[in-house]
Amino acid sequence: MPQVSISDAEWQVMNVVWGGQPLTAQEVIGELEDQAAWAPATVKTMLHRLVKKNVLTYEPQGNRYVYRSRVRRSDCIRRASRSFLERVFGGESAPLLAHFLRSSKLSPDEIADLRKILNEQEG
Amino acid sequence: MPQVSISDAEWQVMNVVWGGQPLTAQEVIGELEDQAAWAPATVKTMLHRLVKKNVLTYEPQGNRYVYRSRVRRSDCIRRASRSFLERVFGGESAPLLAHFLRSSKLSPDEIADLRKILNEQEG
DNA sequence: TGTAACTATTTACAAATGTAATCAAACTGC
DNA sequence: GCAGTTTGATTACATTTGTAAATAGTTACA
Repeated sequence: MPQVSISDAEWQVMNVVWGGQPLTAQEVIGELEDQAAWAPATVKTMLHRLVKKNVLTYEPQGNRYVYRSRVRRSDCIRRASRSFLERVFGGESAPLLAHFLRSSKLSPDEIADLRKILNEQEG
Repeated sequence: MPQVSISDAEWQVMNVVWGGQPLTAQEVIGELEDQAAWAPATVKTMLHRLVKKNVLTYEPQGNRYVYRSRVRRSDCIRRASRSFLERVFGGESAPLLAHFLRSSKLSPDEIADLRKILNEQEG
């Protein structure tokens, strides 16, 4: 059930959760303190909304709650990517790829990997 | 002044406008009739909001108004792409590229073009 | 020249989002 | 055992977004 959409700010929270799987609210708040300038209450709101959206679950662990994602990151990435491709590039993958290839600075290793993927796509 | 952000639905309108540059509201509505199932009033709202956001201008042409974009599509694409990269892929281009390369079906020509860009990136 | 048709402007309104404060429950140290 | 502190739950509120109806102004046909 990968249903509702994850908002911009919610993605930041999810990225943290996916990064360390079962996390307490406090841990999430700690991680985000650097990245986003959010009040702790704001992060809590995000967590609650994500629970309501069925994107997160929380269970008591000892005396605290820990949050865990119910959806795989890869699924969310797939959905968000499809939507972005549609909206901004009218569904055309090639221009999207050209854009990101041009605007990214890639290491030789990364270039090699991408080339390999391209080769696979060809077969 | 490429400032405020363009919402999801607004992108659909902008894509039409960029497609045919000076367009009347009616023309935009006509184009979108197929793609989106919007009431004409909805499209008008979009156009007005985009004007308010300084993304579109409109000038009288004959007895009707025509709408024209004030921002280049490429600029908007750049902004939206950067934001997407940041939000969904944590700013890492290589995984983004890998994802889209894998999930797209590309024609041989497109593959050749992309390979060429990769080569340029290397030099 | 009155009225219908069209076009543009204003107003509407619920849901989602960003951003948080407050209240209540529980735990902890004295 | 009580008070302060930590944590979770509830409530708040302005803005943006999606979706459109209503109204006012203008054009055009009869």
